[in-house]
Amino acid sequence: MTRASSRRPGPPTRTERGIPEATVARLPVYLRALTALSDSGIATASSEDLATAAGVNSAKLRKDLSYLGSYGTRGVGYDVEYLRYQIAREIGVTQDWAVVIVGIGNLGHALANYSGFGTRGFRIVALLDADPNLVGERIGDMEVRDFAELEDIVETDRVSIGVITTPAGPAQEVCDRLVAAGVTSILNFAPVVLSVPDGVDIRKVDLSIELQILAYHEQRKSGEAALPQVPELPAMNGLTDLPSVGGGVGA
Amino acid sequence: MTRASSRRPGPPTRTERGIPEATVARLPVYLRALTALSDSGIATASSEDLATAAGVNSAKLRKDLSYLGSYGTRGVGYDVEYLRYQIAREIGVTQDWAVVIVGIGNLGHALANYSGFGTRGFRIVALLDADPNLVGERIGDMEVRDFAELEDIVETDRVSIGVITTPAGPAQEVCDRLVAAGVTSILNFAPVVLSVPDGVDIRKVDLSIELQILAYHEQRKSGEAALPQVPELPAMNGLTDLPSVGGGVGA
DNA sequence: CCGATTTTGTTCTCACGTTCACAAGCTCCT
DNA sequence: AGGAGCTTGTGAACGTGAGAACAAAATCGG
Repeated sequence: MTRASSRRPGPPTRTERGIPEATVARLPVYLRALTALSDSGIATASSEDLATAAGVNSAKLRKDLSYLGSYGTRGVGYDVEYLRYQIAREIGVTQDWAVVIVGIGNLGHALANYSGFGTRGFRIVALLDADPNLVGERIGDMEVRDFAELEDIVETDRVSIGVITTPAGPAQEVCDRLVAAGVTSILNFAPVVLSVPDGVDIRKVDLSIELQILAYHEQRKSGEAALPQVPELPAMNGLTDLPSVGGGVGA
Repeated sequence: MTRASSRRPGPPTRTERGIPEATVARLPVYLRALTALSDSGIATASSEDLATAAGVNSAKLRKDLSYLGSYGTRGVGYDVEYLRYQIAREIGVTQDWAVVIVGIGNLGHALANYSGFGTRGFRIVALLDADPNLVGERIGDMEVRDFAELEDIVETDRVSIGVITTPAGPAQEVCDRLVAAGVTSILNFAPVVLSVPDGVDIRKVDLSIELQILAYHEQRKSGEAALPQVPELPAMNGLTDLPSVGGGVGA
């Protein structure tokens, strides 16, 4: 990074057709909004319309779309079907991706039943669990299979996406197995930080983190100046004579 | 914003004790890492140790913690229990927040059973659904109650957080009812953009969006230069004579 | 008591993301 | 045909976030 001095400020130096990560994260939202408009029989929409439907600001939406190309018509707007197809293609959901779900507890169950599995583009090819009691159980039109079959399934069905819905304990091990089997994208619901080699993408969904973020803002609303006024345990000099604060976070 | 000229660049002008949003989102991760260390009987940890456990870079971790105060000891590190308490207090999970879950389908079921409900700090006080067939069903030690009881429950139990696990259709209506009843933080699992008045915080968890983001990156990995080479339907002049692209995204 | 060593807290710089504002371009009406 | 009126696409300004680097503070050994 010592060549920084010779760089113009310019746009973020997008490599070839690299789309900024923040934009990628919004494309699915636009896709859904377009589908909804399409279902309502609307054929054309302005950036303002779309932005409202997607819950963002119209300038941002236009800039996001501009990374894909010039798919709008000035003075008119965007053709809903056409733009929908272009975004779907850019994301890659015009083809179907094979997905395995590992860990068929409550959450795995729920995801397995998730009809349509979102906006299509994904196909669950296997539900896996290591618990012999669960293997063989039918969920919808699928049957839970033994986790030991993972490697076969990944190879046979060209699985590239794995969903981890195990408890925290076995999650890293499951993750390693998935990666070794050839899965290169992982969606993790287990409350742990998973480590994966370069080249493997990982995303995390964590209920309790989301709740805690809400709690933080909630506290500031109700509290305002009524916070417990810095119970900082003032006598914090050495580390050895610490009062036993802990253990009782929930007490 | 015309007074911008008189401002030094400086740090983000944090108002009083305002913590940057990006930092707030990481605090729960640190909290979990600290709890894990504590459970392992580790009493002191350096920023490097903590950063590894939390999956972030140590400089970032130190900066994040510095927004809370100076809770470390130079040359030594952080006392695990002490720091854990401070973060828990800052987030607001030293007290318990009452939560209602609306929509007891597969996902609502799964969340209701989610033992411990994450890292504690939250208490599910009601499971609600509008479907009379579900009302009365027992889940764990709770019983599904009628959505009509919402207002009573919110008032009685001082509920400030609502979780929406309904289908997309009724989600906005449920959201409005929650807000009207006095709920000021919402965690939305329904695949729609909900609109809420100012002062209400909303966070969204969306499985299919996460999968689509993974698909985008997956496509660039496997595809590289092998992309279907811009099927841009070149004859895109007028909007009226568009070929019927759509309908068949998944076909 | 003093210097060596360790590790925090903070400053500085660069990269990224968002928003404003406007020229370019399209359609429609006269 | 030509001008009025919209709406896109984008350049520029601003704000936020990340990471490198270092000074300040604490411990430890002699």
